[in-house]
Amino acid sequence: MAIPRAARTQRRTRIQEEKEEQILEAALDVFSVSGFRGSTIDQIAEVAGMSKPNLLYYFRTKEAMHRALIDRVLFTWLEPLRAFDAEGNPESEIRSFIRRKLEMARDFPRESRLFANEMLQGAPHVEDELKGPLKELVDEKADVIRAWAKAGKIAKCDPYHLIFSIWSTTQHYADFDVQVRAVLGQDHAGAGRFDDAARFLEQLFIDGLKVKPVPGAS
Amino acid sequence: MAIPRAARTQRRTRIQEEKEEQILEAALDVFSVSGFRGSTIDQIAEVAGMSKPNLLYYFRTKEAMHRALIDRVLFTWLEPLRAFDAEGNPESEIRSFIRRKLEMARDFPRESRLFANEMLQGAPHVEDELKGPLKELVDEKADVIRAWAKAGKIAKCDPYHLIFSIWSTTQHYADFDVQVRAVLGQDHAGAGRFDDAARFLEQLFIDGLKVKPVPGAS
DNA sequence: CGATAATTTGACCGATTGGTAAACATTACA
DNA sequence: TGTAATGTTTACCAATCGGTCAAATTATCG
Repeated sequence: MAIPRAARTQRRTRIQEEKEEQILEAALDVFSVSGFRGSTIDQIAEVAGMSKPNLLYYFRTKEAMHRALIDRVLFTWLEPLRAFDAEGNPESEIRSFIRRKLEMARDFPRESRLFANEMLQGAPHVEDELKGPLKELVDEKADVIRAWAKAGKIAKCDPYHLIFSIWSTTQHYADFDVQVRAVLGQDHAGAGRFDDAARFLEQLFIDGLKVKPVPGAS
Repeated sequence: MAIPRAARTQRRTRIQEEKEEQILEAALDVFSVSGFRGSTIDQIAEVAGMSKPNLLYYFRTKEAMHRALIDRVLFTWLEPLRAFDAEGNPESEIRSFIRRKLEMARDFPRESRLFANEMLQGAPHVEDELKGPLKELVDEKADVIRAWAKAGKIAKCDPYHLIFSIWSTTQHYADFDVQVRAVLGQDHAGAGRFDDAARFLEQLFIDGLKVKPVPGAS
């Protein structure tokens, strides 16, 4: 007799680890493109190469699968912001934040789209995480940025909107990849577009945040 | 006997205009949140306040509804970029481009999300429009920006990634509205967040694109 | 090996999906 | 006003949806 998943409090077997990994990988494929409502268990089962009841043996509902996927991905996804260091040099910190986020957009576009889909739908499954851990992390980093501005290391600016703008510009290359490719055309849409983007964004943010000479000051 | 929609080549009646308007309005509500796959005709029918077969009298398939909606919205959505004027002053042109896009994010968030959803899913229904009219428009405006840079009116930069970055930062406030609100918290998430965003983005892009003194030059 | 627990599957369920058929209601217009 | 065209609805369809069940298969371990 199969033990219902909910009762499995003990150590997970090798098979469990492998299969759950396999399922979440397939789920990422599907959910990241079609969102929660637009995705079906059958699709995920087919991508995962196993039968639908077999999926449901590991995750009892579609929602449980989605939840597990979000939980697993959220931590990694916030890594670049978490790496933001108050002790470091503002310019190089911002630079490497941009670089890291762009690398994620390049290497983990599905993860980015998963969240984008979730946000578009009003974050029905992650609103708590947004208002809790995410907000706290952003608040913390906003303080860092504010302190830099106060110390005259960067221009005065709203730290929240600065973070938003770095998030949006970098994630754009994952979430709107089709559009970026279409607009750049075949000749410029190669792998180099991430390097071009990095160059542009670093220039924009570094120069845009340089301290401006106060008119009238010596 | 009802004439099938496809055969309706003549002028549209008043009722047709009203009902199609009503349907597309409801469709925008639904599609913009759930995407194409995640939306159902029943949902749209309920929002529109009419029966499902009645919807299908005006739009024979779910796809036809979606297509009509995209067509109608695409033109308006590109207005800010189209308004970009080569003759104008670079600084004020960029400023008003940002402002216009932010106003669209504030006043027409559903339209923004509709496109975002479509992009996330790989633009299966609009790839032609992207590679055609959109690319041409962006190419044209990119030339303008490049000319400005060449004339020394703004800093040298990749015009495509500049446009991408303005698109992404502004649309962020529509597409990721939940996240923005959650992070800003109740106190700062009021209507003022668009003004704050405008201030920040204008500062960022204007200062970031100021011509830099060439080291070594007189 | 044997037996017990863990895993996998085909068949199936009721609900929902996109869409149809045809009867019914309303409108436009001669 | 009459009537033909237009508009609307109820009832329905096959396919697909999320999910269950019990039987069959496989892994684990003494």
